[in-house]
Amino acid sequence: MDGMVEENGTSTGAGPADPLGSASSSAPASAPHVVAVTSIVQLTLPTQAPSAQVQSVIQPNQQSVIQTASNIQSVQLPKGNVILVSKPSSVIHTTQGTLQTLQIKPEPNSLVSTQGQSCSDDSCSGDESPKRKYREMLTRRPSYRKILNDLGGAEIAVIPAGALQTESGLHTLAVSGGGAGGAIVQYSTNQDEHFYVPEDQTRKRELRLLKNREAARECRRKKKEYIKCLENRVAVLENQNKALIEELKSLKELYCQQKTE
DNA sequence: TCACTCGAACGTCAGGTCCG
DNA sequence: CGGACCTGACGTTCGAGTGA
Repeated sequence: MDGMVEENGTSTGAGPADPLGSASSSAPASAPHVVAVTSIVQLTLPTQAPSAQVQSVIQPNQQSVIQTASNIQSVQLPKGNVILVSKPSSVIHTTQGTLQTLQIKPEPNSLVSTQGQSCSDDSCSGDESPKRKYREMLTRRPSYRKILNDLGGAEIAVIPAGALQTESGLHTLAVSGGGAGGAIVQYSTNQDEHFYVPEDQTRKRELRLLKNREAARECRRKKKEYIKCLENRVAVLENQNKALIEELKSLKELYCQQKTE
């Protein structure tokens, strides 16, 4: 349990907020400005901490915890509420029977409902649609490389530096000519079979691979962030649970005392 | 020092989803 | 419907740790 949610994907270097911290303490001077107007709750994070790390555990119809690196703020959320967060790319977890993750859109004053419509990632564990169940049941077929290896038919050639290698066993062997439009790239699936691909197609492919590479990186970053958020959420909920158990215990004792008097 | 294991990060593919 | 984007799966690489 080391980190908090990294808002905007940036690590602040500031000390992580204590997820088990003083949830009942009064908000400090740098507390988020909270405005509750009927069904809209606006959270404005302190400007002193432009990259404040935020974790929120929000429960409908209960006192909910908005947690940042610098403070903790309790918010009463009425049913059907809308959360307005001034910080872009914020991630908020709510509990409404099931976990929901909300990705606030980058535009300022984005409106996000906590009722699940805006759920943006796989954290919506409550989504039990048949489509999703079916998707989860799907298993991926083996890669082309594995299939080829199983068949024992295609050797993976030694690829020269800079050449492309794909799982289908296609290799860029040579680029002839440097002029626009005229260049041709030769591909081969094995030593006996060759075909040609125009350079613009290879450019498109390289661009696609580049974008996908960056997308994969971003996806992993978000996944790590989400896992951290879940871990923090576990800690916060465990703390809440402990506090509730203690409260129940003391109330029981108080009740017994009054009863014996 | 070397071989080995393990985990993290990465690149790519494939399939799903979203949106104009 | 097609293209862009997202993400699970798979294979690879690399560095750290460990035991012989």
